[in-house]
Amino acid sequence: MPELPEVETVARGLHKRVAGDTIHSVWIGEKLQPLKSPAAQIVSTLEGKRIARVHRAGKHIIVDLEGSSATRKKISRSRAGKRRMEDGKAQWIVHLGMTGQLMVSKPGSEVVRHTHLIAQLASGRELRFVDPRMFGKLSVHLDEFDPGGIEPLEVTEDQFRALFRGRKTPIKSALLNQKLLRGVGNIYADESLHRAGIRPRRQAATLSREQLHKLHEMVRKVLLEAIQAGGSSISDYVNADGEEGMFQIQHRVYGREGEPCLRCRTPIRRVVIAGRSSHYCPQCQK
DNA sequence: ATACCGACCTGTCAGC
DNA sequence: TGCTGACAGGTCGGTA
Repeated sequence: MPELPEVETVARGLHKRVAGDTIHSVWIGEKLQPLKSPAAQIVSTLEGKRIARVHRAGKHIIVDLEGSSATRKKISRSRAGKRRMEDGKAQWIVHLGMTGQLMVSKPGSEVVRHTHLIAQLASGRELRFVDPRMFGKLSVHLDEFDPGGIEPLEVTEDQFRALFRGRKTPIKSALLNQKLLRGVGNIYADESLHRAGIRPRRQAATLSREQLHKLHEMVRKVLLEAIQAGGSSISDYVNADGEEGMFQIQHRVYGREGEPCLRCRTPIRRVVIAGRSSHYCPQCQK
């Protein structure tokens, strides 16, 4: 579900609302699928921590945690030798998968089906993770989390060209490969390729310098416009406040099979590449 | 190493 | 009304 713009929107919303708050206690549901770290480890890492910052890397939400001031005082008073704990820094990583939601709720509000984690905050609010399909993943890390790949909003044109050099895979598949660029998913791959005038099946290595220049530009442009619009809501994506994004109305190919290309009126075609629906204009994209 | 393909899950919607 | 199949923003592991 959520690609870079949706995850960015959620992370920004969460940061604005819960940074500075402290996680009081954590409840985790029975279903174990969404956990990459053991439940007990997630609970013990989160509880008592202050949320310093919420940000994004690729499609991962990163919650920076640090020991609460109360804990800090207690530890430094009791044991000078255990100063490592004093820092108490950790990261809580949330991947939303296809249908995951991380949102701030009022404590009394109804706990919807498929709620897998509830973190009670000192302010009285709750941070909840809901995920019907359970493709999402939760984990905690004591060292800096690195998902690999390059941020598409930071990649230089030289780096971008190098990513695809010698790759025989379809450019669409390469754009979806998170080890190369992190954060581009099915919607934004299709939208970027349409704007760059490149067919999704084109072998990455055969793209001209000019086409790569254009693609680099369009990936960036599409992602920025989507962030501006608060992401794309197809069926169940909502931001941290439970609001839908608006970028779906600006989609030029994704989900528009059979409808006219907005540039040349040719019907948009849908094919399957690497198991994913891929939409393109047979006239505009070469 | 590289590249498809099914599997992982639940929910929704179109068609019969 | 209800059944069936296709499909859904993502990623992983097995297989060629």
